[in-house]
Amino acid sequence: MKDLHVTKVTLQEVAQAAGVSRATASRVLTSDPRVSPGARRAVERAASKLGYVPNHAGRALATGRSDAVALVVFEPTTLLFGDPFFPRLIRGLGDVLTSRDMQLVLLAPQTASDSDRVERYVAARHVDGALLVSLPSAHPLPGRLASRGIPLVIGGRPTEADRFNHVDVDNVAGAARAVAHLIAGGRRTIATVTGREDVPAGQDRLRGYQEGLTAAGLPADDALIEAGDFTRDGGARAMRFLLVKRPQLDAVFVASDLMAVGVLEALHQAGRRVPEDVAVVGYDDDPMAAGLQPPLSSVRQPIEEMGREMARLLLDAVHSPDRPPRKVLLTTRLEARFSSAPVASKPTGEAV
Amino acid sequence: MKDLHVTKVTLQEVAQAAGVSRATASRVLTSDPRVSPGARRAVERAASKLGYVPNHAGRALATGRSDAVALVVFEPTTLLFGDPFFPRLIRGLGDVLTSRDMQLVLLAPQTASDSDRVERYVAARHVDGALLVSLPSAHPLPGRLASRGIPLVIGGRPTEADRFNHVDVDNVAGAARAVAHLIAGGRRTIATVTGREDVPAGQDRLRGYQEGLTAAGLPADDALIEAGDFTRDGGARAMRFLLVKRPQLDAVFVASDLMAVGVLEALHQAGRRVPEDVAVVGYDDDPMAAGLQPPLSSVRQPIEEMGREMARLLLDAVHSPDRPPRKVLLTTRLEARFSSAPVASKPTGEAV
DNA sequence: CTAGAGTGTGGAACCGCTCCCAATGAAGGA
DNA sequence: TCCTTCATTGGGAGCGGTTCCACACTCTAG
Repeated sequence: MKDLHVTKVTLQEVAQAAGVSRATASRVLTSDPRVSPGARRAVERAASKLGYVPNHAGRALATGRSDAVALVVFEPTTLLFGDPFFPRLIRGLGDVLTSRDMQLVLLAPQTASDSDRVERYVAARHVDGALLVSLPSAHPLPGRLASRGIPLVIGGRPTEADRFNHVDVDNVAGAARAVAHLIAGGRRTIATVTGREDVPAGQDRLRGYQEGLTAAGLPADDALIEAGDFTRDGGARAMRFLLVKRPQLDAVFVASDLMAVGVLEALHQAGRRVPEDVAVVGYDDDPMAAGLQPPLSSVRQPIEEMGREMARLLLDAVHSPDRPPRKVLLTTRLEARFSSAPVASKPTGEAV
Repeated sequence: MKDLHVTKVTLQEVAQAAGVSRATASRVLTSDPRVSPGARRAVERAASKLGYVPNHAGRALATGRSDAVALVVFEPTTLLFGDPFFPRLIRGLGDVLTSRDMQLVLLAPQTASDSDRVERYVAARHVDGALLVSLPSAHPLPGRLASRGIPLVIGGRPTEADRFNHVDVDNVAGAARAVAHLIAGGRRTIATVTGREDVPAGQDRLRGYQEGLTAAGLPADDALIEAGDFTRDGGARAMRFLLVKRPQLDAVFVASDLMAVGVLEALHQAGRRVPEDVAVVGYDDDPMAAGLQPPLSSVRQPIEEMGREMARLLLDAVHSPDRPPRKVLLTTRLEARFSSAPVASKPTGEAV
């Protein structure tokens, strides 16, 4: 119960208590092998007895490193929380970072001045490097930080893709795979509800949709493409438009599960059955997807893996600052559920 | 596009470029008034031309402060995100902290070893103080940190309430108010679904429920009290028990909105109409509450205000470390919706 | 028995910044 | 005109670590 050390303990005091020099004490605490077993034991004992914790600022100043990295999320806080993407990403990051005893500092700039603050924070070497996610396209921050020589990894596809380290999910392949799945299930008139056009992931998923059709020799039809905005209502609205433009459609690929909820609602209201009349595949494999009515097929992204890969890339960049930028592309997996069951059992008029 | 300063700029270089000493340059950058206008301008110009940003470690070492505080959240990451409590809290904290140019570092220890890591992190003076929320009761961390002289503010009611600064919501009054509202609506047999017993907030809400009954002269009845566990399913289960034990109940006060969802389901399955047969009031005023069927009455907590107050308290503690612990109690507001409409318009057998 | 090769160790020089303190010069007062 | 007072300024001592370097030993190998 002795909380004697209300005053900070310094290395000097530990060294003194252990009867060695500051240098030797430091060696023990940084796991330098060049210390005799006796001295080592003495220092360790003294340190634990005094409750010594190395002062961060002192160490950082001496080593030039801070053992922390920033996760910069460009997204309204409300969206940040509530989106299952982030806990998964953070778990992945944590897997790698905690094993190296590095701290993760979460920064969520909301305004332009916040963004400046982030730049100053990172430039001040508060952290050894930065992870940037959901970066608005053409945002100046990566360039600014890079010009200060700060190690950087971007999650998603940056505007100037080869200037920066980045980890992306293969959205093109994921979307193409979803379309192939629909085609395999006997669908022929496949529409899509896209994401916002300014979001790279949305662009890629649209491209994947188109490639999927082309690969199967199906015609492209612009009237089968309708823009959503990654919201539920946007999805519903887009679906209603599609039903007006192409009533005969028999499948929809939706660029996010949240929009897919709206799509399902719109289909239900229009009296179309899912999957009997229209098959639906979403994207993200949101936890709620499996619980929807009907359970929603969805493209699952390896978010944890993305986090791990981002952390690895960043640590590499911190240790070898001159390495050229690298790019990692991760593959998706299709979770097929009832919403995209094959037309099956009603093959050309077979009697029941 | 000269990114000349890939190498860090130091104060020394700024001073040199401005033709003054390091001391004077430092004064300019710390807004010390004792600098001539000329020197000030020269330094400012040099600093911005060189893209100077003060090195954090250097400054922290010299001042003994880091201009950052930690928010320590003891909750599984998955719960952290997804719970609307946190974005609201963080917004409140941000209001106060950014105005003082302080950074918020989010730490979410999941395991005991994480918790140790947090202790080391904070003890290393990485941050000037710590904000602790959803702290398990009797957790050793606050005591440990306090004994190291680290400024602390706890959100919620800590086990040893007067040892620590804390900001709490008046859960007792909030719950009592909800019960009073039910009574005013003509209800007489009021049950409650409580939270987990080891959570102070849950205990307080139960106490408020009891006080509410007592204040109105209604009898206490233990069979009207059933423990939930803050989950939806737990709420449903508790409600089913209550219906068995006291079929004649005409109102339920539920200690969280999430549990209230389960309660509504259970009531629906049992064929009880809400609010005609049973009135329901929840707690937290979750954003979804207004969207439920029927819209759920709920006790709204001033979370943003709690964040602001916590930040203020912590900043005070950082600046005056010897001030005795303070306690702030915030009041709730009842959002009355249809789920607790008065029995009204069916007075004793009036014909339809 | 001695030169040479390791080991451990301590002294001291930083790392980048703040701030105390003494020094300077100009301005004001006697 | 000389002494104070006041506003600026620079020198230099830390802040708490890490790490280079030289030194003192001990232990082979020649």
